[in-house]
Amino acid sequence: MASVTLKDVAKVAGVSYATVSRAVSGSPEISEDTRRRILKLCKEMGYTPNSIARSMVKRCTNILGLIVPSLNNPFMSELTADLEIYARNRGYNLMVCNSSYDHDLELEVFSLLIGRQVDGVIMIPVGHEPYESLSALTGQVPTVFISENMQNYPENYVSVDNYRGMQIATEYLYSLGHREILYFGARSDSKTHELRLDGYLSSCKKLGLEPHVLRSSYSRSSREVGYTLASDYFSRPHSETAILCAADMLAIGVKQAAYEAGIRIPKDISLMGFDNISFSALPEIDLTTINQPTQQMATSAVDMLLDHIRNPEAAHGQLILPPALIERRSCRPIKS
Amino acid sequence: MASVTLKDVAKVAGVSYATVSRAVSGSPEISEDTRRRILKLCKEMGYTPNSIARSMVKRCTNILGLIVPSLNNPFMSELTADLEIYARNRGYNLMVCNSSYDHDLELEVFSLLIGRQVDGVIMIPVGHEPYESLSALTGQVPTVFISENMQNYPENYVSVDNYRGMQIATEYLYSLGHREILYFGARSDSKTHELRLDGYLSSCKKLGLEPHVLRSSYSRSSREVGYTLASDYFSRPHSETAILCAADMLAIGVKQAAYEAGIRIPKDISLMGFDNISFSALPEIDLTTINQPTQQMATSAVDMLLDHIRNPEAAHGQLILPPALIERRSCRPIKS
DNA sequence: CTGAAAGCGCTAACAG
DNA sequence: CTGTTAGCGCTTTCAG
Repeated sequence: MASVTLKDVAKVAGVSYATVSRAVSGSPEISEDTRRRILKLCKEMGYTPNSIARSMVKRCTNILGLIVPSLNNPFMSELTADLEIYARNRGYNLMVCNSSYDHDLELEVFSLLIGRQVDGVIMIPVGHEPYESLSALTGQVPTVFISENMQNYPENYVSVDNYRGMQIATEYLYSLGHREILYFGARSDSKTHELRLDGYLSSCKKLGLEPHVLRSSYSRSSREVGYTLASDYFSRPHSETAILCAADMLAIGVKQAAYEAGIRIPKDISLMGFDNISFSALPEIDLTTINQPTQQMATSAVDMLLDHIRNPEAAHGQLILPPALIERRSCRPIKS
Repeated sequence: MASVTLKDVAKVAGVSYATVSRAVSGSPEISEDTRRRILKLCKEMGYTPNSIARSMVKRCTNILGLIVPSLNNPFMSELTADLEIYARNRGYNLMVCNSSYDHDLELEVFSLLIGRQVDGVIMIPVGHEPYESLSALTGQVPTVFISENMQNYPENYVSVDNYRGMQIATEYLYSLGHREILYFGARSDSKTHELRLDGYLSSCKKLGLEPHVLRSSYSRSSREVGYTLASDYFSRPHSETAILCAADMLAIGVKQAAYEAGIRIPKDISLMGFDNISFSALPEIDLTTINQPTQQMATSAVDMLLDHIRNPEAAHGQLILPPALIERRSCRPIKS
């Protein structure tokens, strides 16, 4: 599979290979005639520019690294799709790595991507980072995080307003008449999740509610975790009339457990999520939730990253996007 | 972000940079002493090998291209995750591109990946290819397809046995007493889907059933398509007792339409899918379906691709994996 | 406008 | 075992 190079084309065209290079890369300092002639020849000979060689001299690859905990979570796979498409439209390809919710792996693939000479990396971090190790890496290549986990660190990030999102959720449930609201799946290993919990707590305080928090010791918010936690919860006495989940996938797991426990949603208990993954819109799921503007997060993250690649001295950017209530039918009003 | 190179290390170590190269790349022809000394120095100086430069001379990048129609379909995003993790364990990174179910884009990103000098590409093709254009590309780089779409072409592929899968599905519905089974969402733009339809038709013949086929003119099998087609179907008179969908996502769309039309599943009509995406296991979906062994497909595809990269002259490989019935509760027996 | 030549960071002969 | 050297394919001065 030996490929044809600039030199080959140059030989046939009877020009120096610098000229071919100029024709191909659209340099202005070349006559229209020769450009056309050479471009035609390139096509005939099946010449494909070798971007490795180009990267070598231009000292940039037009490749972005993406580190994502899991592609099995629709929120992340949808985000990944948006990131890839938008980045490609801006001339960048994505090298995707799963961190599998593992801090060590996260660092490992980050180093790997640096060795690959990616121009920048976008990372959805697992949670609270061993920040010293991470910052050694982010110091080497422009990085944008998608999440609020980096809130207290000098890093670029874009995120939905997690704190405000959970306030909206709590206020909504309150407005429906709920007074005992269980916050489900709180994680202390992630700033994002802390902020969500804090949003809930602050609303409780403001509304005069007693907070009820069910903590999770798992480092991911999957359906399985939601199911496990909820099965346990439903098996014991409980007084709450609504469950506010830290993520849609948790809520879907809760539904499953509720189903098996013979508890009907929203008849017996109301249920809310956070993320608004596409499956939450299914009539069988029909989950009231808080929307994360994934598409906007994707484009903003890429834009922010490219800005920093162009101007590495720029100040760190923080972009917090507004969440929105998506009202469906998993919550019902309570008569007081 | 100027990085430290072999030369820098060599200068400090007081050796030639070839020696450093040998130390780093684990060449045997170097004394343990100097290796240790140099490796230590590399770490101290924060040296990261530049894999671009390495690729340049080794004429291979250890990068695989992946072309996938969409990451919003859980079947594909789960497959992508499996591919990435397995490939990385074998020393390869994945450059992922969405073709967005678009033939032209498919070819475009393929060329792009070739320009990127990927060592191989894995592609989940959209459907019937303009094969002439595609083969010009697959001739340039080892390629493995995931799907049976390439069955009639000299290409590598791994796939589930789509034909047999639909036979199993049809036989299962028959065994439940169904005699009027609607095959839902047949597509003629994809060999994979033709085979599924043929599997259904062959079983109909064998079992003495009259085939009922609802064709789709869409080039993807999404929830939206299933919903649209089914809404139309339910609005008109129909006699079938079971709907056999060409894909789980279609079935999920059908459920949605059924729900809105007041048709209960499986009470009023039985429903089956194909793929066994993780969401089909949810109690609210609870879809009887045919399993595709995604993980095995992923590892096999990577293995097959790496074999061909190592030995490009090898014969084309075809691997057809067995499908399996996943019995859940979206189908019910009919009394005759 | 075009050609010649240097070099991006690294590997792989080839000598010593 | 270690150093020297010639490229990998391309861009980019610098001359002409």
